Amino acid sequence: MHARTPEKCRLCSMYYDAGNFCAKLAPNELAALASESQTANIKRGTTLNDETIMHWPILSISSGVMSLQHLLHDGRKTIAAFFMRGDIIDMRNSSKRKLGSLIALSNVELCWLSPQIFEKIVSANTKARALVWENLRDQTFRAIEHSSDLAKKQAREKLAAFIFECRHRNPNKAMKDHVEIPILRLDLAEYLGMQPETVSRTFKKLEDNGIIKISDLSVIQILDLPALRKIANGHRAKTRHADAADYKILTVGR
Amino acid sequence: MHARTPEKCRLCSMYYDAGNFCAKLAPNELAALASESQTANIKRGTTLNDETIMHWPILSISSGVMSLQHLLHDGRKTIAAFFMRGDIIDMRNSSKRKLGSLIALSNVELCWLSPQIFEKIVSANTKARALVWENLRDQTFRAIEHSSDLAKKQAREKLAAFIFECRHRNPNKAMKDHVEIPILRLDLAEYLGMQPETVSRTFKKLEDNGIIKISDLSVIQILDLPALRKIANGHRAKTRHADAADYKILTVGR
DNA sequence: CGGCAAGTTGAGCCAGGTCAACTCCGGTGG
DNA sequence: CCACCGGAGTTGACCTGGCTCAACTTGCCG
Repeated sequence: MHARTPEKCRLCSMYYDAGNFCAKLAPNELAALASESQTANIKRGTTLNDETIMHWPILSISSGVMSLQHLLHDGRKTIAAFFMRGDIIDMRNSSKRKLGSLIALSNVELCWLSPQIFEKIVSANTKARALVWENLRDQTFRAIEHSSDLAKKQAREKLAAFIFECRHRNPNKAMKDHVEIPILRLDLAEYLGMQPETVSRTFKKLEDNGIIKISDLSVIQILDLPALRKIANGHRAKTRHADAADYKILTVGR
Repeated sequence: MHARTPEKCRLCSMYYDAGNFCAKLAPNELAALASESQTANIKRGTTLNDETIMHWPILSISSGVMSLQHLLHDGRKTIAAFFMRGDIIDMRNSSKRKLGSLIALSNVELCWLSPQIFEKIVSANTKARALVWENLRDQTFRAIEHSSDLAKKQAREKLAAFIFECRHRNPNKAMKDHVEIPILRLDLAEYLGMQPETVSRTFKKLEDNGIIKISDLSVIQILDLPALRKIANGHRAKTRHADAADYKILTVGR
Protein backbone atom coordinates (compact mmCIF):
# COMPACT_ATOMS: atom_id res chain seq x y z
CA MET A 1 0.00 0.00 0.00
CA HIS A 2 1.31 3.38 -0.90
CA ALA A 3 0.29 6.11 1.56
CA ARG A 4 0.31 9.80 0.68
CA THR A 5 0.73 12.65 3.13
CA PRO A 6 -2.75 13.64 4.25
CA GLU A 7 -3.74 17.16 3.28
CA LYS A 8 -4.27 18.43 6.83
CA CYS A 9 -0.85 17.17 7.87
CA ARG A 10 0.97 19.14 5.19
CA LEU A 11 -0.17 22.34 6.84
CA CYS A 12 0.67 21.28 10.37
CA SER A 13 3.94 22.12 12.08
CA MET A 14 3.94 18.73 13.78
CA TYR A 15 4.66 17.45 10.31
CA TYR A 16 6.62 20.12 8.52
CA ASP A 17 8.95 20.95 11.43
CA ALA A 18 11.58 18.32 10.96
CA GLY A 19 12.05 17.83 14.69
CA ASN A 20 8.45 17.06 15.54
CA PHE A 21 6.59 13.85 16.03
CA CYS A 22 4.65 13.49 12.82
CA ALA A 23 7.74 14.22 10.76
CA LYS A 24 9.31 11.07 12.17
CA LEU A 25 6.56 8.78 11.01
CA ALA A 26 6.58 6.46 8.07
CA PRO A 27 4.03 7.46 5.42
CA ASN A 28 1.66 4.65 6.30
CA GLU A 29 1.95 5.43 10.02
CA LEU A 30 1.15 9.07 9.37
CA ALA A 31 -1.79 8.14 7.21
CA ALA A 32 -3.15 5.79 9.86
CA LEU A 33 -2.74 8.36 12.61
CA ALA A 34 -4.25 11.13 10.54
CA SER A 35 -7.30 9.15 9.59
CA GLU A 36 -8.19 8.60 13.24
CA SER A 37 -7.19 12.02 14.51
CA GLN A 38 -8.70 15.42 14.15
CA THR A 39 -7.31 18.89 13.96
CA ALA A 40 -9.06 21.84 15.53
CA ASN A 41 -8.69 25.57 15.92
CA ILE A 42 -9.69 27.02 19.22
CA LYS A 43 -9.91 30.59 20.41
CA ARG A 44 -8.19 32.25 23.33
CA GLY A 45 -10.01 31.46 26.56
CA THR A 46 -11.38 28.13 25.44
CA THR A 47 -11.26 25.42 28.08
CA LEU A 48 -11.04 21.83 27.00
CA ASN A 49 -13.60 20.08 29.11
CA ASP A 50 -13.09 16.86 31.00
CA GLU A 51 -15.26 14.89 28.66
CA THR A 52 -13.18 15.88 25.69
CA ILE A 53 -10.02 14.98 27.51
CA MET A 54 -11.46 11.61 28.44
CA HIS A 55 -12.09 10.82 24.81
CA TRP A 56 -8.97 12.45 23.47
CA PRO A 57 -6.34 12.42 26.17
CA ILE A 58 -3.47 12.94 23.78
CA LEU A 59 -3.05 16.05 21.74
CA SER A 60 -0.35 17.93 19.96
CA ILE A 61 0.07 21.67 19.58
CA SER A 62 0.75 22.94 16.11
CA SER A 63 0.69 26.62 16.97
CA GLY A 64 -0.33 28.92 19.77
CA VAL A 65 -0.06 28.48 23.51
CA MET A 66 -2.04 26.17 25.74
CA SER A 67 -1.88 26.31 29.51
CA LEU A 68 -2.60 24.00 32.36
CA GLN A 69 -4.40 25.96 35.03
CA HIS A 70 -5.31 25.25 38.60
CA LEU A 71 -8.16 27.01 40.27
CA LEU A 72 -8.12 27.45 44.02
CA HIS A 73 -11.41 27.44 45.81
CA ASP A 74 -11.44 31.12 46.47
CA GLY A 75 -10.85 31.98 42.84
CA ARG A 76 -7.09 32.36 42.87
CA LYS A 77 -5.84 30.96 39.63
CA THR A 78 -2.47 29.62 38.64
CA ILE A 79 -1.01 28.83 35.30
CA ALA A 80 1.10 25.81 36.06
CA ALA A 81 2.54 25.07 32.66
CA PHE A 82 2.65 26.16 29.07
CA PHE A 83 2.48 24.00 26.02
CA MET A 84 3.66 25.31 22.71
CA ARG A 85 4.30 24.27 19.15
CA GLY A 86 5.65 20.75 19.01
CA ASP A 87 4.54 19.74 22.50
CA ILE A 88 2.56 16.58 22.96
CA ILE A 89 0.22 16.61 25.90
CA ASP A 90 -0.64 13.26 27.39
CA MET A 91 -3.47 13.48 29.89
CA ARG A 92 -4.06 9.76 30.23
CA ASN A 93 -3.52 9.79 33.95
CA SER A 94 -5.76 12.76 34.54
CA SER A 95 -8.34 10.51 36.13
CA LYS A 96 -5.87 9.55 38.84
CA ARG A 97 -5.14 13.08 39.95
CA LYS A 98 -6.79 16.39 39.40
CA LEU A 99 -4.55 18.12 36.95
CA GLY A 100 -6.42 21.29 36.36
CA SER A 101 -7.82 22.52 33.08
CA LEU A 102 -6.30 22.96 29.69
CA ILE A 103 -7.00 26.51 28.61
CA ALA A 104 -5.92 28.28 25.44
CA LEU A 105 -3.94 31.46 26.03
CA SER A 106 -4.04 32.43 22.41
CA ASN A 107 -5.70 31.04 19.36
CA VAL A 108 -4.41 27.53 19.08
CA GLU A 109 -4.15 24.94 16.35
CA LEU A 110 -4.12 21.51 17.85
CA CYS A 111 -4.60 17.93 16.83
CA TRP A 112 -6.33 15.27 18.85
CA LEU A 113 -4.45 12.05 18.36
CA SER A 114 -6.06 8.68 18.53
CA PRO A 115 -4.65 7.04 21.67
CA GLN A 116 -4.75 3.60 20.10
CA ILE A 117 -2.84 4.52 16.99
CA PHE A 118 -0.48 6.71 18.97
CA GLU A 119 0.31 3.84 21.29
CA LYS A 120 0.82 1.50 18.40
CA ILE A 121 3.24 3.87 16.70
CA VAL A 122 5.15 4.59 19.88
CA SER A 123 5.48 0.91 20.42
CA ALA A 124 6.75 0.15 16.93
CA ASN A 125 8.71 3.19 15.88
CA THR A 126 11.90 3.71 17.85
CA LYS A 127 12.60 7.21 16.60
CA ALA A 128 9.11 8.40 17.30
CA ARG A 129 9.22 6.88 20.76
CA ALA A 130 12.51 8.55 21.57
CA LEU A 131 11.07 11.87 20.51
CA VAL A 132 7.90 11.58 22.53
CA TRP A 133 9.89 10.40 25.47
CA GLU A 134 12.25 13.33 25.23
CA ASN A 135 9.38 15.75 24.92
CA LEU A 136 7.82 14.38 28.08
CA ARG A 137 11.08 14.52 29.97
CA ASP A 138 11.50 18.10 28.80
CA GLN A 139 8.09 18.92 30.17
CA THR A 140 9.05 17.30 33.45
CA PHE A 141 12.27 19.17 33.81
CA ARG A 142 10.74 22.41 32.67
CA ALA A 143 8.16 22.02 35.39
CA ILE A 144 10.86 21.23 37.91
CA GLU A 145 12.86 24.24 36.90
CA HIS A 146 9.81 26.39 37.07
CA SER A 147 9.17 25.12 40.58
CA SER A 148 12.57 26.17 41.65
CA ASP A 149 12.11 29.59 40.09
CA LEU A 150 8.91 30.08 41.98
CA ALA A 151 10.34 28.82 45.22
CA LYS A 152 13.28 31.06 45.76
CA LYS A 153 13.41 33.81 43.24
CA GLN A 154 12.29 37.36 43.60
CA ALA A 155 10.10 39.18 41.16
CA ARG A 156 12.86 40.61 38.96
CA GLU A 157 14.68 37.29 38.94
CA LYS A 158 11.58 35.39 37.93
CA LEU A 159 10.89 37.81 35.15
CA ALA A 160 14.45 37.62 33.87
CA ALA A 161 14.30 33.83 33.96
CA PHE A 162 11.01 33.92 32.10
CA ILE A 163 12.51 36.03 29.33
CA PHE A 164 15.19 33.38 28.87
CA GLU A 165 12.59 30.63 28.91
CA CYS A 166 10.74 32.35 26.08
CA ARG A 167 13.94 32.83 24.16
CA HIS A 168 14.86 29.22 24.63
CA ARG A 169 11.52 27.80 23.57
CA ASN A 170 10.89 30.05 20.62
CA PRO A 171 11.53 28.12 17.43
CA ASN A 172 12.29 31.33 15.59
CA LYS A 173 15.94 31.86 16.41
CA ALA A 174 16.34 34.62 13.87
CA MET A 175 15.79 37.67 16.03
CA LYS A 176 18.74 37.48 18.33
CA ASP A 177 18.18 40.00 21.05
CA HIS A 178 14.46 40.39 20.54
CA VAL A 179 12.35 37.98 22.52
CA GLU A 180 8.72 37.37 21.84
CA ILE A 181 6.44 37.12 24.85
CA PRO A 182 3.65 34.97 23.48
CA ILE A 183 1.19 35.61 26.28
CA LEU A 184 -0.62 38.43 27.98
CA ARG A 185 0.75 40.21 31.03
CA LEU A 186 -2.16 38.89 33.01
CA ASP A 187 -1.33 35.29 32.18
CA LEU A 188 2.33 35.94 32.71
CA ALA A 189 1.60 37.15 36.21
CA GLU A 190 -0.32 34.01 36.95
CA TYR A 191 2.43 31.81 35.59
CA LEU A 192 5.05 33.48 37.74
CA GLY A 193 2.88 33.66 40.81
CA MET A 194 2.81 37.40 41.00
CA GLN A 195 0.29 40.18 40.54
CA PRO A 196 -0.12 41.98 37.23
CA GLU A 197 0.79 45.22 39.00
CA THR A 198 4.06 43.74 40.13
CA VAL A 199 4.84 42.43 36.66
CA SER A 200 4.28 45.85 35.22
CA ARG A 201 6.41 47.58 37.84
CA THR A 202 9.20 45.03 37.55
CA PHE A 203 9.37 45.30 33.77
CA LYS A 204 9.52 49.03 34.16
CA LYS A 205 12.35 48.82 36.64
CA LEU A 206 14.35 46.58 34.32
CA GLU A 207 13.76 49.06 31.53
CA ASP A 208 14.79 51.99 33.73
CA ASN A 209 18.01 50.16 34.50
CA GLY A 210 18.73 49.91 30.79
CA ILE A 211 18.69 46.15 30.78
CA ILE A 212 15.74 45.63 28.46
CA LYS A 213 13.57 47.69 26.17
CA ILE A 214 9.90 47.11 25.68
CA SER A 215 8.95 48.18 22.19
CA ASP A 216 5.64 46.44 21.90
CA LEU A 217 3.88 44.64 24.71
CA SER A 218 4.61 41.32 23.11
CA VAL A 219 8.25 41.87 22.20
CA ILE A 220 11.07 42.85 24.47
CA GLN A 221 14.59 43.66 23.44
CA ILE A 222 17.52 42.62 25.55
CA LEU A 223 19.98 45.49 25.85
CA ASP A 224 22.32 44.06 28.45
CA LEU A 225 22.31 40.31 28.18
CA PRO A 226 24.98 39.53 30.77
CA ALA A 227 23.22 41.64 33.35
CA LEU A 228 19.91 39.98 32.59
CA ARG A 229 21.46 36.55 32.84
CA LYS A 230 23.02 37.42 36.16
CA ILE A 231 19.67 38.48 37.49
CA ALA A 232 18.01 35.34 36.17
CA ASN A 233 20.61 33.19 37.86
CA GLY A 234 20.04 34.84 41.17
CA HIS A 235 22.97 37.11 41.69
CA ARG A 236 22.11 39.52 44.39
CA ALA A 237 23.95 42.24 46.14
CA LYS A 238 23.83 40.71 49.55
CA THR A 239 21.90 38.10 51.45
CA ARG A 240 21.81 36.19 54.64
CA HIS A 241 23.26 33.30 52.72
CA ALA A 242 26.89 32.47 52.50
CA ASP A 243 28.64 32.83 49.19
CA ALA A 244 28.26 29.93 46.83
CA ALA A 245 31.97 29.31 47.32
CA ASP A 246 31.29 28.42 50.91
CA TYR A 247 29.11 25.53 49.87
CA LYS A 248 30.93 22.34 49.47
CA ILE A 249 29.90 21.19 46.05
CA LEU A 250 30.61 17.55 45.68
CA THR A 251 29.60 17.55 42.07
CA VAL A 252 32.34 17.37 39.50
CA GLY A 253 31.81 20.34 37.22
CA ARG A 254 32.46 19.91 33.56
CA MET B 1 17.81 -20.64 29.30
CA HIS B 2 16.22 -20.59 32.68
CA ALA B 3 16.85 -17.39 34.62
CA ARG B 4 16.56 -17.18 38.38
CA THR B 5 15.80 -14.06 40.37
CA PRO B 6 19.13 -12.42 41.20
CA GLU B 7 19.90 -12.27 44.90
CA LYS B 8 20.16 -8.48 45.10
CA CYS B 9 16.80 -8.08 43.40
CA ARG B 10 14.96 -10.18 45.96
CA LEU B 11 15.80 -7.59 48.57
CA CYS B 12 14.85 -4.60 46.47
CA SER B 13 11.45 -2.94 46.61
CA MET B 14 11.62 -2.30 42.86
CA TYR B 15 11.17 -6.04 42.60
CA TYR B 16 9.10 -7.10 45.59
CA ASP B 17 6.57 -4.25 45.40
CA ALA B 18 4.17 -5.65 42.87
CA GLY B 19 3.54 -2.26 41.29
CA ASN B 20 7.14 -1.42 40.51
CA PHE B 21 9.20 -1.75 37.39
CA CYS B 22 11.32 -4.81 38.10
CA ALA B 23 8.29 -6.77 39.23
CA LYS B 24 6.89 -6.45 35.72
CA LEU B 25 9.86 -8.02 34.02
CA ALA B 26 10.15 -11.52 32.69
CA PRO B 27 12.76 -13.59 34.55
CA ASN B 28 15.27 -13.39 31.75
CA GLU B 29 14.75 -9.63 31.39
CA LEU B 30 15.30 -9.15 35.09
CA ALA B 31 18.42 -11.27 35.01
CA ALA B 32 19.81 -9.34 32.05
CA LEU B 33 19.07 -5.99 33.67
CA ALA B 34 20.48 -7.07 37.02
CA SER B 35 23.70 -8.34 35.56
CA GLU B 36 24.44 -4.95 34.00
CA SER B 37 23.12 -2.80 36.83
CA GLN B 38 24.41 -2.06 40.27
CA THR B 39 22.79 -1.33 43.55
CA ALA B 40 24.23 1.15 46.00
CA ASN B 41 23.59 2.59 49.44
CA ILE B 42 24.32 6.23 49.87
CA LYS B 43 24.23 8.44 52.92
CA ARG B 44 22.26 11.60 53.56
CA GLY B 45 23.97 14.54 51.91
CA THR B 46 25.64 12.60 49.15
CA THR B 47 25.58 14.33 45.80
CA LEU B 48 25.63 12.22 42.68
CA ASN B 49 28.18 13.92 40.51
CA ASP B 50 27.80 14.72 36.85
CA GLU B 51 30.25 12.09 35.79
CA THR B 52 28.26 9.36 37.48
CA ILE B 53 25.07 10.63 35.94
CA MET B 54 26.68 10.66 32.52
CA HIS B 55 27.55 6.99 32.85
CA TRP B 56 24.41 5.96 34.68
CA PRO B 57 21.67 8.37 33.72
CA ILE B 58 18.88 6.05 34.77
CA LEU B 59 18.36 4.98 38.32
CA SER B 60 15.61 3.64 40.51
CA ILE B 61 14.95 4.34 44.17
CA SER B 62 14.37 1.35 46.38
CA SER B 63 14.12 3.26 49.64
CA GLY B 64 14.85 6.68 51.06
CA VAL B 65 14.42 10.10 49.52
CA MET B 66 16.44 11.68 46.75
CA SER B 67 16.07 15.31 45.78
CA LEU B 68 16.82 17.40 42.76
CA GLN B 69 18.33 20.64 43.92
CA HIS B 70 19.10 23.90 42.23
CA LEU B 71 21.72 26.22 43.54
CA LEU B 72 21.44 29.92 42.85
CA HIS B 73 24.62 31.86 42.48
CA ASP B 74 24.37 33.60 45.79
CA GLY B 75 23.92 30.36 47.64
CA ARG B 76 20.15 30.20 47.83
CA LYS B 77 19.19 26.61 47.39
CA THR B 78 15.98 25.03 46.24
CA ILE B 79 14.75 21.51 46.42
CA ALA B 80 12.83 21.22 43.21
CA ALA B 81 11.60 17.65 43.42
CA PHE B 82 11.59 14.54 45.53
CA PHE B 83 12.06 11.01 44.37
CA MET B 84 10.97 8.15 46.54
CA ARG B 85 10.60 4.40 46.57
CA GLY B 86 9.51 3.15 43.20
CA ASP B 87 10.48 6.25 41.24
CA ILE B 88 12.65 5.91 38.20
CA ILE B 89 14.84 8.89 37.47
CA ASP B 90 15.85 9.36 33.88
CA MET B 91 18.51 12.03 33.47
CA ARG B 92 19.32 11.28 29.86
CA ASN B 93 18.63 14.80 28.73
CA SER B 94 20.63 16.39 31.49
CA SER B 95 23.27 17.44 29.02
CA LYS B 96 20.73 19.59 27.21
CA ARG B 97 19.70 21.61 30.20
CA LYS B 98 21.14 22.19 33.60
CA LEU B 99 18.91 20.20 35.86
CA GLY B 100 20.59 20.68 39.16
CA SER B 101 22.07 18.02 41.37
CA LEU B 102 20.69 14.81 42.74
CA ILE B 103 21.23 14.85 46.49
CA ALA B 104 20.17 12.28 49.06
CA LEU B 105 17.96 13.64 51.82
CA SER B 106 18.18 10.46 53.83
CA ASN B 107 20.07 7.25 53.48
CA VAL B 108 19.03 5.88 50.13
CA GLU B 109 19.10 2.51 48.47
CA LEU B 110 19.22 2.94 44.75
CA CYS B 111 20.00 0.94 41.65
CA TRP B 112 21.81 2.21 38.61
CA LEU B 113 20.20 0.68 35.57
CA SER B 114 22.05 -0.03 32.41
CA PRO B 115 20.61 2.41 29.84
CA GLN B 116 21.06 -0.09 27.02
CA ILE B 117 19.25 -2.94 28.71
CA PHE B 118 16.64 -0.58 30.09
CA GLU B 119 15.94 0.76 26.62
CA LYS B 120 15.74 -2.72 25.21
CA ILE B 121 13.26 -3.83 27.83
CA VAL B 122 11.14 -0.71 27.50
CA SER B 123 11.05 -1.29 23.81
CA ALA B 124 10.01 -4.92 24.04
CA ASN B 125 7.88 -5.17 27.15
CA THR B 126 4.60 -3.33 26.88
CA LYS B 127 3.68 -3.56 30.54
CA ALA B 128 7.05 -2.31 31.69
CA ARG B 129 6.89 0.54 29.21
CA ALA B 130 3.46 1.58 30.37
CA LEU B 131 4.67 1.62 33.93
CA VAL B 132 7.74 3.71 33.24
CA TRP B 133 5.71 6.06 31.15
CA GLU B 134 3.15 6.47 33.90
CA ASN B 135 5.84 7.05 36.47
CA LEU B 136 7.34 9.77 34.34
CA ARG B 137 3.99 11.40 33.74
CA ASP B 138 3.35 11.29 37.46
CA GLN B 139 6.62 13.08 38.03
CA THR B 140 5.61 15.68 35.48
CA PHE B 141 2.25 16.31 36.98
CA ARG B 142 3.60 16.27 40.50
CA ALA B 143 6.06 18.95 39.46
CA ILE B 144 3.28 20.92 37.83
CA GLU B 145 1.13 20.70 40.90
CA HIS B 146 4.03 21.72 43.04
CA SER B 147 4.57 24.73 40.81
CA SER B 148 1.05 25.82 41.31
CA ASP B 149 1.36 25.38 45.06
CA LEU B 150 4.41 27.54 45.14
CA ALA B 151 2.93 30.16 42.90
CA LYS B 152 -0.18 31.14 44.71
CA LYS B 153 -0.37 29.55 48.07
CA GLN B 154 0.50 31.03 51.42
CA ALA B 155 2.67 29.38 54.00
CA ARG B 156 -0.06 27.52 55.87
CA GLU B 157 -1.64 26.38 52.62
CA LYS B 158 1.63 25.07 51.27
CA LEU B 159 2.30 23.18 54.45
CA ALA B 160 -1.17 21.66 54.45
CA ALA B 161 -0.76 20.65 50.83
CA PHE B 162 2.59 19.13 51.65
CA ILE B 163 1.11 17.00 54.40
CA PHE B 164 -1.34 15.59 51.88
CA GLU B 165 1.42 15.00 49.37
CA CYS B 166 3.30 12.94 51.95
CA ARG B 167 0.18 11.04 52.81
CA HIS B 168 -0.51 10.36 49.19
CA ARG B 169 2.95 9.17 48.31
CA ASN B 170 3.59 7.05 51.35
CA PRO B 171 3.24 3.40 50.43
CA ASN B 172 2.37 2.53 54.01
CA LYS B 173 -1.34 3.25 54.09
CA ALA B 174 -1.81 1.61 57.46
CA MET B 175 -1.56 4.59 59.75
CA LYS B 176 -4.57 6.53 58.73
CA ASP B 177 -4.35 9.90 60.37
CA HIS B 178 -0.65 9.78 61.09
CA VAL B 179 1.50 11.11 58.31
CA GLU B 180 5.19 10.54 58.10
CA ILE B 181 7.31 13.49 57.08
CA PRO B 182 10.31 11.74 55.57
CA ILE B 183 12.56 14.78 55.46
CA LEU B 184 14.07 17.37 57.75
CA ARG B 185 12.43 20.70 58.44
CA LEU B 186 15.33 22.38 56.73
CA ASP B 187 14.77 20.46 53.53
CA LEU B 188 11.06 20.91 53.81
CA ALA B 189 11.54 24.65 53.97
CA GLU B 190 13.62 24.57 50.84
CA TYR B 191 11.11 22.43 49.02
CA LEU B 192 8.27 24.78 49.83
CA GLY B 193 10.25 27.91 49.18
CA MET B 194 10.06 29.23 52.69
CA GLN B 195 12.42 29.77 55.60
CA PRO B 196 12.87 27.18 58.33
CA GLU B 197 11.66 29.75 60.84
CA THR B 198 8.44 30.17 58.92
CA VAL B 199 7.93 26.42 58.68
CA SER B 200 8.32 26.11 62.41
CA ARG B 201 5.96 28.98 63.17
CA THR B 202 3.37 27.75 60.71
CA PHE B 203 3.37 24.22 62.08
CA LYS B 204 2.95 25.68 65.51
CA LYS B 205 0.03 27.79 64.43
CA LEU B 206 -1.70 24.78 62.88
CA GLU B 207 -1.13 22.89 66.11
CA ASP B 208 -2.48 25.78 68.19
CA ASN B 209 -5.60 25.75 66.05
CA GLY B 210 -6.10 22.09 66.90
CA ILE B 211 -5.81 20.96 63.30
CA ILE B 212 -2.72 18.81 63.66
CA LYS B 213 -0.58 17.39 66.42
CA ILE B 214 3.16 17.01 66.20
CA SER B 215 4.23 14.08 68.29
CA ASP B 216 7.65 13.53 66.87
CA LEU B 217 9.37 15.78 64.40
CA SER B 218 8.96 13.22 61.69
CA VAL B 219 5.34 12.26 62.29
CA ILE B 220 2.35 14.49 62.40
CA GLN B 221 -1.15 13.51 63.33
CA ILE B 222 -4.12 15.01 61.58
CA LEU B 223 -6.79 15.98 64.08
CA ASP B 224 -9.17 17.86 61.82
CA LEU B 225 -8.88 16.48 58.35
CA PRO B 226 -11.63 18.53 56.67
CA ALA B 227 -10.15 21.74 58.00
CA LEU B 228 -6.70 20.77 56.82
CA ARG B 229 -8.02 19.88 53.40
CA LYS B 230 -9.81 23.18 53.15
CA ILE B 231 -6.61 25.01 53.92
CA ALA B 232 -4.67 22.94 51.41
CA ASN B 233 -7.22 23.73 48.74
CA GLY B 234 -6.94 27.40 49.33
CA HIS B 235 -10.07 28.36 51.15
CA ARG B 236 -9.54 31.74 52.64
CA ALA B 237 -11.72 34.09 54.54
CA LYS B 238 -11.73 36.82 51.98
CA THR B 239 -9.73 37.96 49.03
CA ARG B 240 -9.64 40.40 46.22
CA HIS B 241 -10.62 37.60 43.90
CA ALA B 242 -14.07 36.90 42.64
CA ASP B 243 -15.80 33.67 43.53
CA ALA B 244 -14.90 30.72 41.42
CA ALA B 245 -18.49 30.73 40.19
CA ASP B 246 -17.85 34.03 38.46
CA TYR B 247 -15.39 32.45 36.10
CA LYS B 248 -16.91 31.61 32.80
CA ILE B 249 -15.65 28.21 31.79
CA LEU B 250 -15.88 27.97 28.06
CA THR B 251 -15.83 24.47 26.81
CA VAL B 252 -15.42 22.94 23.47
CA GLY B 253 -17.15 19.76 22.47
CA ARG B 254 -15.25 16.79 21.24
C1' DC C 1 29.55 14.94 78.31
C1' DG C 2 30.92 18.13 74.83
C1' DG C 3 30.16 19.84 70.29
C1' DC C 4 27.51 20.84 66.40
C1' DA C 5 23.63 20.89 63.48
C1' DA C 6 18.61 21.26 63.62
C1' DG C 7 14.90 23.51 65.29
C1' DT C 8 12.51 27.38 67.86
C1' DT C 9 11.32 31.99 69.46
C1' DG C 10 11.30 37.05 69.28
C1' DA C 11 11.66 41.69 67.08
C1' DG C 12 11.95 44.51 63.17
C1' DC C 13 11.45 45.49 58.40
C1' DC C 14 10.63 45.34 53.41
C1' DA C 15 9.14 43.11 48.91
C1' DG C 16 5.31 42.44 46.99
C1' DG C 17 0.23 41.97 47.63
C1' DT C 18 -3.96 44.84 47.77
C1' DC C 19 -7.12 48.44 46.54
C1' DA C 20 -8.43 52.26 43.79
C1' DA C 21 -8.16 55.29 40.06
C1' DC C 22 -6.56 55.93 35.95
C1' DT C 23 -4.97 55.27 30.66
C1' DC C 24 -4.76 52.61 26.56
C1' DC C 25 -6.54 49.94 22.90
C1' DG C 26 -9.32 47.01 19.93
C1' DG C 27 -13.90 45.81 18.75
C1' DT C 28 -18.82 47.02 17.93
C1' DG C 29 -22.78 49.38 16.58
C1' DG C 30 -25.30 53.47 15.37
C1' DC D 1 -16.44 57.72 11.11
C1' DC D 2 -16.94 58.38 15.76
C1' DA D 3 -18.86 57.16 20.43
C1' DC D 4 -18.91 53.82 23.44
C1' DC D 5 -17.58 49.85 26.01
C1' DG D 6 -14.89 46.41 28.40
C1' DG D 7 -10.78 44.16 29.27
C1' DA D 8 -5.68 44.83 29.64
C1' DG D 9 -2.19 47.36 31.46
C1' DT D 10 -0.25 51.12 34.46
C1' DT D 11 0.52 54.09 38.45
C1' DG D 12 0.22 55.57 43.30
C1' DA D 13 -0.61 54.79 48.29
C1' DC D 14 -0.95 51.72 51.71
C1' DC D 15 -0.43 47.40 54.44
C1' DT D 16 1.00 42.80 55.82
C1' DG D 17 2.99 38.03 55.44
C1' DG D 18 6.95 36.16 55.65
C1' DC D 19 12.08 37.13 55.33
C1' DT D 20 16.02 38.47 58.10
C1' DC D 21 18.99 38.64 61.96
C1' DA D 22 20.07 37.16 66.47
C1' DA D 23 19.77 34.53 70.53
C1' DC D 24 18.26 30.65 72.32
C1' DT D 25 16.93 25.39 73.12
C1' DT D 26 16.86 20.71 71.67
C1' DG D 27 18.52 16.48 69.93
C1' DC D 28 22.03 13.54 68.06
C1' DC D 29 26.54 11.35 67.67
C1' DG D 30 31.12 10.26 68.98
